[in-house]
Amino acid sequence: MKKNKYCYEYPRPSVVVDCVVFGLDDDLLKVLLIRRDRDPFAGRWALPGGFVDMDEPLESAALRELKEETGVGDLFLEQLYTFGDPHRDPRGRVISVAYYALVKLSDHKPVAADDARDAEWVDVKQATKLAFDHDTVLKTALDRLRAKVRYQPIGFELLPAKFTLTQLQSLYETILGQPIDKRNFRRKILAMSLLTELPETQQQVAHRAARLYRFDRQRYRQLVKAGFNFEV
Amino acid sequence: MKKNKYCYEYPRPSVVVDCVVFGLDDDLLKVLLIRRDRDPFAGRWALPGGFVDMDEPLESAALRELKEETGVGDLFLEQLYTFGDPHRDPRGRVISVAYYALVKLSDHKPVAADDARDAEWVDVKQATKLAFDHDTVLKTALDRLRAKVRYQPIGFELLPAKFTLTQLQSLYETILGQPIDKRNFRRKILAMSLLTELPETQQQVAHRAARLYRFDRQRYRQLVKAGFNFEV
DNA sequence: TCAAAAGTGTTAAAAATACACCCATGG
DNA sequence: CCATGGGTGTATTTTTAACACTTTTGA
Repeated sequence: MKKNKYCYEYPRPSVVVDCVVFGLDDDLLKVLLIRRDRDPFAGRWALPGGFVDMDEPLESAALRELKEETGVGDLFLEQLYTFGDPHRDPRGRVISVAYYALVKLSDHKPVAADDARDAEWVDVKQATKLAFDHDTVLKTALDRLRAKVRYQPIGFELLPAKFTLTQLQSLYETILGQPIDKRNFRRKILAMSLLTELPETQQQVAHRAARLYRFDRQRYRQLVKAGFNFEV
Repeated sequence: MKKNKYCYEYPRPSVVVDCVVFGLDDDLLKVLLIRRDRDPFAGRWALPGGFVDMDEPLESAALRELKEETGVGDLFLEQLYTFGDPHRDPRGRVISVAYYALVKLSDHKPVAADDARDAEWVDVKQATKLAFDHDTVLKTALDRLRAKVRYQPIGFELLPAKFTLTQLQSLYETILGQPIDKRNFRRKILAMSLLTELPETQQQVAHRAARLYRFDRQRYRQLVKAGFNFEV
């Protein structure tokens, strides 16, 4: 039963957060979507999201929704854009503060059936005809990811803690959508001295096992202070 | 008299837009501020802004506020960030969608006393101790401007339609806060073939009159389509 | 004739690009 | 022994950086 006990002198919009969560599944960039079970847009895929509580910072709201709806825990999270078209939600004025997140899918793969919600990792190329203006939100997030991955070391957020140089290169090729020269790439990345070479190699591969590396976040912070600019 | 006739089942935040308007006054980067005449923060400088109407897109709200409060008309306007700390306004939950704008101060100089409001162009270096979280908003806008001016030709929005290469160079030096080599700068900029050389020179200067140029927006769009990337 | 800013080339160093073969491993 | 991906170096081109003097103009 509705009480409608919150009254104001002027009308107010609702405010929600919506999250574009990216994960890398081999050579596919995927996004976490939720099947809507009620109108509007019942049956359509939508970005996970929900209302912002009155005493809650926006980013906390995004984190809470992610945890509630998807079980996703530690991740890279950044505000994307605020979508406020008066007609973006047919039910009324709903302003959406969108965030995008990067998760290590290797750790979070079995998310799908966690909650009662029907959540699924969908190839970004297949993720169209989403509910509300979520096509636009997703496109904005993709543009941002493609731009940012070139000048900030956020790509590592999509990889497991230990990774091979080929995995890293493949990540950039997938996100940027263009091939990269292997030798030049390795030289450039290693020259930044941001990667720690581990005394381990891949296991159980049917070819020469590749060396594993770890991204050294602390070193990155040091270098940035000294004026270093990451660039791929 | 308050009527409080807008009632909802759950509490809702207020949503405002705030604008960081930059203008270039010779070698000073200035920001448009408004002196608050009422609490909270009475007497303090604040960014121009105001409530978003229920049927109004966010960007329209920003444009409207700018026109109402400052008389500023055509300008570059872009969404900056949404600030939503629950305590950023002592009166209650107010979510601020911030925009930043670039105006040709040469055209808009006499804004100050336009409206009844006490608006003023303030050197960004002097613009501290602002109301609410506006120090943070201003810093975010400055960071964005400094980053974006390097890879998008938005600096021209701060100059008159006709300008000299020295004015352009000085703009970059002011915003980036570092000196630039004159010969290298001119070669690089002219090589982009984004500037139209005009058959005019400066007038009434006590030294050799410099050639005037105009930014060719159409040409820029063509080049971008062909894969060109602006960079200073 | 002086002060003030406009305008103009070259050289050296660094960075980016293009490119092909041998190696180690498990099946 | 073969299929698969791992790993490595050099030469060329392009881009960036450093640097100083002559010209024009109005006061």
